[in-house]
Amino acid sequence: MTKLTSLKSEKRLLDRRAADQIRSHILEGVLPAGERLLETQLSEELEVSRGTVRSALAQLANEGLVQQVAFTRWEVSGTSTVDAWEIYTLRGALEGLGARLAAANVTDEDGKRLRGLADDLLHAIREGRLQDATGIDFDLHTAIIELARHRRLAEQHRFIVQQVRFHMVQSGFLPNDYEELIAEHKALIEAVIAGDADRAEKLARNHNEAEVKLLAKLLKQGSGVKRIREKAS
Amino acid sequence: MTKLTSLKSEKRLLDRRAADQIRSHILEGVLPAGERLLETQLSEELEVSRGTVRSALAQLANEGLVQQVAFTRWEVSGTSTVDAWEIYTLRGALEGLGARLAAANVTDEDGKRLRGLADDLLHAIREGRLQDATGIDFDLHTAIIELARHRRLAEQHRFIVQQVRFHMVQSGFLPNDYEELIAEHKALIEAVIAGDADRAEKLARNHNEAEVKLLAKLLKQGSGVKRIREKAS
DNA sequence: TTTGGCTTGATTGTCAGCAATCAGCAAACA
DNA sequence: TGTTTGCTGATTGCTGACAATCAAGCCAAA
Repeated sequence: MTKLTSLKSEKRLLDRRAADQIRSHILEGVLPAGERLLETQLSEELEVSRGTVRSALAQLANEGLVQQVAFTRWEVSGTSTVDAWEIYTLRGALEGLGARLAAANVTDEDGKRLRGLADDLLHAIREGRLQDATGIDFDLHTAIIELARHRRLAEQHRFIVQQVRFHMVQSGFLPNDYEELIAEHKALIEAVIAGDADRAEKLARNHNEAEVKLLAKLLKQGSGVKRIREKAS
Repeated sequence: MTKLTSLKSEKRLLDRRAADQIRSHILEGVLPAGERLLETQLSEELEVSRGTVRSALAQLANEGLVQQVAFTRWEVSGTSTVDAWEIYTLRGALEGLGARLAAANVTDEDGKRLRGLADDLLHAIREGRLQDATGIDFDLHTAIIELARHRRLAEQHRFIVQQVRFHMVQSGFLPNDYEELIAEHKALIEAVIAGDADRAEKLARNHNEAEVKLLAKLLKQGSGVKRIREKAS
């Protein structure tokens, strides 16, 4: 476990920076789901007061990464099948709206940028740098959302993507058909660039459809509480 | 012996209750947009410490009702035309998803409940109780969202609806055709009850369309930056 | 008159300590 | 042996005091 380092040097607000550190530890899987978080221990490691840690934890709770049991404990959120279904369905709706709006705003320069990212993604996959690939994948989706010029949407999307990443870390989930992934991204980007709002929205929503259907099926089988574990390399 | 009910609701945490009070003051228009909020003053009025007030304000900031300027001030959020556009477009996407999912889950009992609410709405409007009518309107939409059985969606929807109400209070906005409002609700409810997911989603999204178009037009005219109201003596 | 730095009062950010609450254990009891 | 009850250590909730930061006004120099 990489040690949490002191915050006493930088400039942003202390509680934000504390949240940043804890958040990245969670997203990297250093702090696994269900792990108990002690305010006192965190405040010692981060060299800030307990109040500041509490504020940081409250922020992370709003992002869905930690949960609070009043008077009792904080813990890293677990992601059940139900949670995953919620996350992916919400993601579909948000990215659908984002793609629709992006298609109305896109400029030539934006188009070049998107195609550049798609190229990066292609190369990362071809060269087997799958870690990079998932990063670029998220960047690509975020880039489209930014084109929507919609502050609230961007913020919600950031939280949802965070939870998707968290869920992937926990479940070891990876895409199982990279060729299709590339094709889907390509189609989505071109629809956005072409300004075809309806098609862009539809593609953005379908992008999740496979996962959503799988999850819904698992739920119907009654394994709702169980965690997913399905590795596909 | 009458059944004992859980105390967990009574024993709510102090900062939550502080947030509740401030929130309702904002939503009722007692605290207008742009109004500065002083931690010290609030802590005296609510008879809690400043730390508790800070926690409450942080929650309200997450809900979009107040804004923080670091080291300087808290203030009630103003709702510009851009903000309104963001709120209504997001609402459309969320309620679209909600209606789609609701259509898949709805039972006969749910259907009765929805029709009951629609009846209440009808009577409130016919009898000129417009205040009640808007309340029932929101309840109706929330009832549909609940049918989606989607925790994250429900939470996001709560926040968005709150912001819609806030914007209505600020701008003095009221529906301008109550007959059409009734018809739209009726159609939406029946689509949900019929289990027609596509149609339910479409109707839920169109429900906002008029406002969104109006706002988009205003934005193109360049009046986007203007705030509804700032500064109080 | 304008501009730039300085002072100051007000306000927010952070901290350390006390109070309230809880989970778990062990003794008492049936 | 199983259940209840009271205790205790640990942890979170809340508070009051102190530190850091800012805007706003003042004043002198250009």
